[in-house]
Amino acid sequence: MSSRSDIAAGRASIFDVASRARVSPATVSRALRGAPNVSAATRERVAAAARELAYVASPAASRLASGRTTTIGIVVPFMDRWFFMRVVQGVEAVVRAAGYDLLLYNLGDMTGRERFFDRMPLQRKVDGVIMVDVAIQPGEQVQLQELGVPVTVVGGAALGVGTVGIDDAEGVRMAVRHLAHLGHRRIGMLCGQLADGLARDVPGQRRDSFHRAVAEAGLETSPEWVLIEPWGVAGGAAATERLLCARRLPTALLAESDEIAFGALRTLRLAGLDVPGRMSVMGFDDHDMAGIVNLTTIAQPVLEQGEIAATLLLEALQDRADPFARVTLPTRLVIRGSTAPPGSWAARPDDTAPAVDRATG
Amino acid sequence: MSSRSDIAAGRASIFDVASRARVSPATVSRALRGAPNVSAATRERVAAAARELAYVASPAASRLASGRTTTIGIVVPFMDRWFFMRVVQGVEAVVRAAGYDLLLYNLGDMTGRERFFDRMPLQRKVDGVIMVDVAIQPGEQVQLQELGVPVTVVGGAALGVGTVGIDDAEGVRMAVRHLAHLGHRRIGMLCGQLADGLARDVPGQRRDSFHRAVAEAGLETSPEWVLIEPWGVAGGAAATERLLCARRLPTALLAESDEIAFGALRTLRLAGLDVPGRMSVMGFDDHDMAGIVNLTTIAQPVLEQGEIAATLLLEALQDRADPFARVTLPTRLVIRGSTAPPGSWAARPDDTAPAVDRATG
DNA sequence: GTGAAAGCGCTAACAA
DNA sequence: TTGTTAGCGCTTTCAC
Repeated sequence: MSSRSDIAAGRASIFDVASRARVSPATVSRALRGAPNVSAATRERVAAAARELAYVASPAASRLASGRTTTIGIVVPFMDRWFFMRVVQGVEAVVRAAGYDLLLYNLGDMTGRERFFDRMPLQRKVDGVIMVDVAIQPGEQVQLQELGVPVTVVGGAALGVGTVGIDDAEGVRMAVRHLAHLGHRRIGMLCGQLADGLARDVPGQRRDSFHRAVAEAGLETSPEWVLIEPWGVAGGAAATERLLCARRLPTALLAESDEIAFGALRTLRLAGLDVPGRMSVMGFDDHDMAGIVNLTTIAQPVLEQGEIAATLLLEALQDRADPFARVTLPTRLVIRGSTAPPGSWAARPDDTAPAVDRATG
Repeated sequence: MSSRSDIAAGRASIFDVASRARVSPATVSRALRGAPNVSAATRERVAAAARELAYVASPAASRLASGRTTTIGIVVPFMDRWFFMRVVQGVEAVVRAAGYDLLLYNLGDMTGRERFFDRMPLQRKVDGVIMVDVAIQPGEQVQLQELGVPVTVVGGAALGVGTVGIDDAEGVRMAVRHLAHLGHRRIGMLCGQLADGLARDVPGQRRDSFHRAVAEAGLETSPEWVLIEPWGVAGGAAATERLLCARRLPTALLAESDEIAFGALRTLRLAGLDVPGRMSVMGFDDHDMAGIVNLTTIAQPVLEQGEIAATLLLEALQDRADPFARVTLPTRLVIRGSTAPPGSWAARPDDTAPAVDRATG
């Protein structure tokens, strides 16, 4: 039983509610959690008592007693990239609506990743976990299993877990085909370095698929046209700078991600190379900002991937679903202004380029 | 004591560790948590036993017994805006390094906000909470206090809590002065609507400061030059479209945020109005993408605000700091290519605008 | 449909 | 420095 002040502070215990409703604590527990075997009248009395005392069950106590945490964990490799936070957003909404809490864990870099798999900080803290685009290594998989909770992966394959993602290979193929249909025979690819050590599935997939798609389409290839630089805008810019030193230039560029494409666009503008007249550029993802810079891209449903992953996980927690389900979502070509047939370029004096593009920012 | 299989599954209890190390459970608890009053030898024996059994203390049990959760909660109004996720990133890093977990809560909209303050879902689940740019209403403040844990606010004022933010008024003043120094006499402002009902402090502050700064600088004003549309790129575009119907145009535009400025840039390009020749444009925040579109802006340290908020909160938890501390971080002008003296515009035929800007994306 | 009682696995006084 | 002893506040059999 709690003191008056505890009760006033909203720290009433289940005993307080029980005595107020003239039932046992067990009944309070059942009533409040919507368990069966409680008469409507009792349920109502308990609810009223709980309301009056502003009773909230101690999460720690019920977790200890029940073994359930009503919390799910989400693990992301980065927090400063649009894609991941968007997935988290989708997950958060679904998880929250189901009455679960969300524990966010950011790997950040290789050290962080090791620490994570080493100490498994989510241990006994969550009922399930969602991992976003981390290629789970064999050893890590063992650790994950030892968590003893269902795992769902977004954007990557893994054994013994549910999976949701897109067909990256197909997306890349769509991009290459679009460019080929426009008449491009020489297509370059801008990739983000994997050197952060955070093994992930998606980047490699896109890269490999590119080679296959180009071969399928019977296009020219050259090692000079595949550039690898650190991931992101700066990397895209750097890769494009390197590209511009090639013996022969491609007429189109596919970037592994929209952010990389943004960097490419910037470099091309600084260089005075008209997009898409002199160079077509495509991104991948359909980033929030892709519309702003008018980037043609392959869109994937990002929020939905988070929502589905969360739904899958939640269902697995209630034994209502295949915990190893695999969901593949469609990608789609979004045409904007950065692609056109090769050579659709009208000469124009440099100094008429908009000032906003001339500066060095 | 646990069964052999429990132990094998990493579910050893503190008793298992105790008997293996030939000490009492209490000593195990002390040793593992680094409490004082444990001899080095004992500490080592316990550590070894724990390691061998892969023992991890049950969070639920220690929370119940100690009353501490080693978890902090972060509440954001939106998850699809760069600023908020960047703050979360800063918070996550600091909190994680201190051995705490992070519970993420997204308000999303007015309904979500009400639900949050109504049910206080963080109740008894966290040792402290960080709220990002939510203007806490009087009633809500009471609820927050009933949480019984320290609260730190980022980007907004609140009573009885720690605060970290920037001087929005000063930032806006810097922007207006920069434009005035360039010779602009007519400056417009693009604002995001507050109609989402999620009362927040920052937007209003920037708006009010604009009027004051313009007055201070003795510039022209017109109600036509202050546009309010839904927040974001689309809103910025819409606001600019409305602006272009004004009797007389300003020569410069200050957007409440970079995202709004992005929308403005797009509309201006579609309209064929040269930036900065015909119209200077400034943003606020220094969004990741501001460099890409070459936007002059007022930068604020975003990650740092998260880091500082987390540090403050953590210190408050250890009674090592003023829980009502107020930290104000500096803003700074970042010159890029979207501002110039008014009228620094060279006429040019429409059809030479880069194709990427001509399309409708 | 409801109650009694035995934990869940720790931490924290207090003793030794 | 270490051990003993009570809880922490629920949930969950198992009776009734």
